[in-house]
Amino acid sequence: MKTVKEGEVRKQEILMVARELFVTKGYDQTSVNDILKIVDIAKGTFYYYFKSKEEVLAAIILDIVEEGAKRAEQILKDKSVPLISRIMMAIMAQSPEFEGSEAIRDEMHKVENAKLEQLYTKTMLKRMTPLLEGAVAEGLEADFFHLDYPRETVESMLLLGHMLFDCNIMDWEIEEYPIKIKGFLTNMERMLGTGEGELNDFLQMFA
Amino acid sequence: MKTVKEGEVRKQEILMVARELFVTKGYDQTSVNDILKIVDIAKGTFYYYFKSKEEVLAAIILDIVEEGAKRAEQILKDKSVPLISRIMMAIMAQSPEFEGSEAIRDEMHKVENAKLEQLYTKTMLKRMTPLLEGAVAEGLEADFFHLDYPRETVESMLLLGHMLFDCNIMDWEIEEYPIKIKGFLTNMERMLGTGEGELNDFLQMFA
DNA sequence: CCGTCTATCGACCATCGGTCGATAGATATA
DNA sequence: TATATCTATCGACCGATGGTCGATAGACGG
Repeated sequence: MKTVKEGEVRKQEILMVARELFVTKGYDQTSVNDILKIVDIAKGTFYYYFKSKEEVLAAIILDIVEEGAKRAEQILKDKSVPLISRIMMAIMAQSPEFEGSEAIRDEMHKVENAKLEQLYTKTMLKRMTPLLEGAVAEGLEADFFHLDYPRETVESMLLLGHMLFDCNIMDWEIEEYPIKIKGFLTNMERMLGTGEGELNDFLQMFA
Repeated sequence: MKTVKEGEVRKQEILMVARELFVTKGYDQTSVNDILKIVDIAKGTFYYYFKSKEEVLAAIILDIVEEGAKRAEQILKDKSVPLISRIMMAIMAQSPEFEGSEAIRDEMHKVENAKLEQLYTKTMLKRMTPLLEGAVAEGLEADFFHLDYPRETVESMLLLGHMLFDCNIMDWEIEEYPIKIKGFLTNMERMLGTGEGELNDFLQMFA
């Protein structure tokens, strides 16, 4: 009748199931009852671990952002890759679609998931800006980059990288993506004030 | 007992009240009953005109976007202003805060209003991209601008103009805004490939 | 005066997020 | 072993919400 588990285990179960549901059905469209049914617990148990449905959402977002940040850190510290390529890869690694990882977030960007999306953007920017700021500073010192507003530029790059490719705001055809990516990279180069074409080899990956 | 009005009038009443409420309290936090109470109609009447609460939202967004587009058209056709300034003004005119207009949308960007926000962004981009594409083409012909991806650049400029200043995603202090705007304008100049500093006089407005 | 059509009404519904007191079972106490 | 304590679990219950529907009031043409 009563299945008792250690607290942390239950909590993770709930988070796992909720993430899957939020991401496939949308946050609004997922009821707490949906979660309960799959985890197979009673309502009281859910609210024993989380004080609201929204708190679960926030926890999930934090996980997702942290995973992206970890990927970025990994990428940025590999000094064998040209700096500007590392920066671009770090930005794009926030959208695991491009990484070949299971496309967990494919569904995250539907209009009905706006809450998820917006909370994600805000959290991701907070976490990622310092990382990229460091990388840009490195490029400035080495005289690779020439720009006056490093932080603002980093914010813009992150925002664009996310919105342009991570979001159903742009309903592009598949065949449009190469040119969209080219355009994006070109503009990033210009913002950073590096020589045009620096990213050409990096670009091959998407041609 | 029964107050009968012509269909279109009722519809506009509902839209007006709903807009005010969505924008001040948030979409999720505004119940259909809240609207009914103010318009002073029964539930059936509301659902006689709109098939869902969300349909009302979509209609309102469309209005807001159209108003912004009208302002942009007005601005863009004033040939007495330098082209690049017109473009920037058109972008910023999408955020009426900067226009001195009553800040209807100040509240639009809270996290709880994500749905409103996202739908707006998508609709606005669809409507505004062609307008700005025309302006950029004009600058290309006149050899003012130098860029290879006009459409993609326009999309990026609109997205940034909206997200950076129109959105609570960035929780900046008031005193940070001048530098944020400077950074934004600088990057826009670079994307368009115009001479650096072209926007300096335009910039005075925000210093 | 009658029939028709349209706009309006409000009772009703399923579902939702969230609360709470009861309690089963594990653990500590004696 | 018996008892007290604590923690994780249960599910009935709540008010509010978005949405439905059959009834009907009133305008209008004949």
